Amino acid sequence: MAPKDAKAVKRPSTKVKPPAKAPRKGAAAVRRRLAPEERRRQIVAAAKSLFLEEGIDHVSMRKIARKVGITQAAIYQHFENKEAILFVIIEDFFSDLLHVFEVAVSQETEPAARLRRAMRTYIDFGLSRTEEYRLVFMTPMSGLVRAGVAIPRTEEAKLTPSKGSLAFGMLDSCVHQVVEAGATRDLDPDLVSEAIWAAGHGVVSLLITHGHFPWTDKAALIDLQIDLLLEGLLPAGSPARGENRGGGSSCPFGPR
Amino acid sequence: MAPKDAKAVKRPSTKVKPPAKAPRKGAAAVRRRLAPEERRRQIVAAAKSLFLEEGIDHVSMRKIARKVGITQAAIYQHFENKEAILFVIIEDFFSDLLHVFEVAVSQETEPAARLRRAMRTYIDFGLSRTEEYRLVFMTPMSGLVRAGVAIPRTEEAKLTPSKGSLAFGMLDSCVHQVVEAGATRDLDPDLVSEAIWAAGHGVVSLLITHGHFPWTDKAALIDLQIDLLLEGLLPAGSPARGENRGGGSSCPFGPR
DNA sequence: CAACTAACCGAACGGTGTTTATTTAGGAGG
DNA sequence: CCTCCTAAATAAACACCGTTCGGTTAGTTG
Repeated sequence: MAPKDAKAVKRPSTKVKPPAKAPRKGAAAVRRRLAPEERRRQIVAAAKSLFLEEGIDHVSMRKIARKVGITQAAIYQHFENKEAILFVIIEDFFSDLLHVFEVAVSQETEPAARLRRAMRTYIDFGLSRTEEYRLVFMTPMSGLVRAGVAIPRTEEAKLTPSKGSLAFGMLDSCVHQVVEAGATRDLDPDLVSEAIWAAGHGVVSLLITHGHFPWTDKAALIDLQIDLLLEGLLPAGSPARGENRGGGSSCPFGPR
Repeated sequence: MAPKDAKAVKRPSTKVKPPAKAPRKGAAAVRRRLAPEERRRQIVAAAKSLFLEEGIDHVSMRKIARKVGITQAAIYQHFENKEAILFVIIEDFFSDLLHVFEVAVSQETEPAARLRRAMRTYIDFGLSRTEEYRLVFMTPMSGLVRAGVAIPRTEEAKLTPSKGSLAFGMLDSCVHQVVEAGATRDLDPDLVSEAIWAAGHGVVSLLITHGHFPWTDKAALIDLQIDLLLEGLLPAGSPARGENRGGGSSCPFGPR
């Protein structure tokens, strides 16, 4: 059918590669070398700022290089590829998430309230850093996630836990406390953690990708989502039913 | 000769432009013209099959064209751009979702069971068509969604509802039936619809992007998620509590 | 001060979506 | 039958993208 044509064409674009003895042409371009760690820092910083200036889709190696003041190729001296840069950004994201989690959880003593606070914190954090959230949780990246960023519960992770593992672990322990306190039906805590994560992620990701959907009331939706989940955990005639409501989002939706 | 073309803007591209008298080079390539609607059909079909063969990221205009047996540029005779092709795929996706919804809902009479069935149907459907799901619900596309695919509740949508609107409307009406039957706490049905959608979406999208996360039990997670949400709707001492459980997924996870 | 390491650059490769001017298939009208 | 004309299809280019490679050179070290 299709000619297919293979690659026989050999791109007749002149070249022929003369010795290219090109000496220093201009006097202006003074090439400044930097310590590798400093360059790495610059590159990551440039990538991050491009991230929230132009969004995840418009971060290119060329733009990063231009922002830093070097050529694209120079980046590869410091990072194996683009994913390696994003990897650092993801690690920082998880690091911040972990910190925010720790602060939030430390402010509540009662297990149920603590879990509620954790869930709200996750949602607010995600909505305040939408571009990074998209990168971390809404983009399937082969090597990245598997590389240890967000794989808790495995033996490997228990030995050298990543920030992602620790962050998930915090949610996990909040749920365990609630379940073990006997305040819920008889449920598998691990499964509950995953369900709560999924529910929170659902709200965050839908609000991010479908921000123009005619939502009835975004803040109320978040409140209700948290509420439904936690109510669903309680046993039939629980006296806690209906308590601990409210506590609206302290985050008026971050950027955008 | 004598083409009416009076403008001859001549893009400032160095010209050079030899007459390019290129005659039929090979004997094989017979240029066949097709009726526009037939070509459109071919292009969409090719795009769809590439979608599930190679995934959303590897569908390019060149690959589509090659599969159809034409050049890239020819596609632009029939579609304004790549998004326009994806648009058709999205419409078909919603059309199928709507149909599946209708069948599912028609098989249940009791409102709560009907809602449970709808939620499970959504999740199973999403997991059976992951690449399209990613395109429709996990990719922010400027013009696309706003173009009327999934914007229910607006006046415009009520006049000429899209398949997406109708699909969401089915979930909406399921929720309304349950709430109006007095089987739940006093909640805004629209808000509940959105929360249930978000929860279902959370499970589907996390399972899609993080399929390698060490999930405790994917099927059990889906069951629990549905369960928590519906339990959370019920009033405090509801006699329905704990009923209507189970009814595990009939879908053993579609492709991949 | 020479030698060496590695940060850096220029140029290219193969890929993407899209646009342009040109060619030509195939139906309609004389 | 034979023109004419519309529009489907083409080839070639444009401006991007991530990545690679060989040569250049800055800055340290022996």
